[in-house]
Amino acid sequence: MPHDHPDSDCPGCATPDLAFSSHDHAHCATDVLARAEALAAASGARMTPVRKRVLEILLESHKAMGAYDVLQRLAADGFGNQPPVAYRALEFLVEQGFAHRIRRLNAFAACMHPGEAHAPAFLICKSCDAVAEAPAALVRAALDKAAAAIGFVVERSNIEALGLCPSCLESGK
Amino acid sequence: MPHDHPDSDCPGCATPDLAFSSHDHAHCATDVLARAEALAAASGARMTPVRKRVLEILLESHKAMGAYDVLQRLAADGFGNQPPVAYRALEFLVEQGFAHRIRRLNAFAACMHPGEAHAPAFLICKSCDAVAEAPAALVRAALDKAAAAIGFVVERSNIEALGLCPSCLESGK
DNA sequence: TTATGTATGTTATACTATAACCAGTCAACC
DNA sequence: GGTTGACTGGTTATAGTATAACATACATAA
Ligand SMILES: [Zn+2]
Ligand SMILES: [Zn+2]
Ligand SMILES: [Zn+2]
Ligand SMILES: [Zn+2]
Repeated sequence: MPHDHPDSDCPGCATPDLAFSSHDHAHCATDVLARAEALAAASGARMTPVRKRVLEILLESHKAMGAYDVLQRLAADGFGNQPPVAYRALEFLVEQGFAHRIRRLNAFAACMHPGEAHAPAFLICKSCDAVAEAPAALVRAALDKAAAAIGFVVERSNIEALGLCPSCLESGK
Repeated sequence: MPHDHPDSDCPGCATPDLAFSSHDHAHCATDVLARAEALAAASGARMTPVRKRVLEILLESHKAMGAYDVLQRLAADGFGNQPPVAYRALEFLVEQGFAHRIRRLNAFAACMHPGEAHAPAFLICKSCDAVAEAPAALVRAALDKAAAAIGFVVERSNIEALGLCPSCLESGK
């Protein structure tokens, strides 16, 4: 999944998904944030302070966060401390494709591939709670086919897997 | 998906999934219920009155029901009227494979194929709310493969699709 | 029979999400 | 400049989903 980037050494350009590997996450996060801001500017979507802050909070780790966890952080930063503040910002980010909703966890995770058309499968490590996006074009193709076999037309779908990430597998958790 | 059945004309034996087709649903429901009870008896799982009643309630239609809707029905039938009563029975049914949890809807649906090893994809019609189970072996194979590509091992997964069922497509909803 | 585990019921509470209303901001328009 | 209208964020209040913890009843088995 290549992306425009000033830094030719950007690890995000080299590896498919860093969520489960140790990596320069500060770079990872600022890079994704910058891309999201550029996309917002280009499309006219307004990346206001709350919205940006929520994305920053989600980008602090590769884990999914509940809306109330996000809210607590927002309140600590001087923003509103009522649920709609968090939910509205999260809704915006999801609409813009800057975050994903993980239904299995009732939680939200920053999208690591903003701007790239993708409808990923989510891989949730049950040991370390990290969430990665896996390219799911083939999975969705198979799903569309299975649905078509009984005459059903898929519009949207969510594909979420629970299991063990490579790191946790290796360390025997 | 064939199953043991005294009636050789059983529509469940002929068609893959009736959820979206008009059919003799009374037969459909009593058949599935009977199979579930037989399985429970065989495995030693206790199909108590509440549990059986919950399954009957879920089997009244091919839609998913929220726990509180189920609870209301239970209360009307003289069972307890507190959330754990419904949640516990639903949890039992899910564990036994007699019902499925549809995370996208925060709801539960009776399994139409009890006893048959299956990890279906759920097809949710956004127009009529019916839910069908589609065989998802190939979908899961694709998902396992996509996960394996980044070293992730899938343990469980939920695959849920929202769209339009054949009936609603035809009637132009 | 008594002991043991299982199932149901109840109280209370935690967690997740949205409706509805209000005030400030900003840009388009007159 | 002043007004309008769209949008954002703040607040109150409430709806909806789920579980913890404890008490009671009931089955089965030693
Ligand atoms: Zn990272
Ligand atoms: Zn892990
Ligand atoms: Zn039926
Ligand atoms: Zn339909």
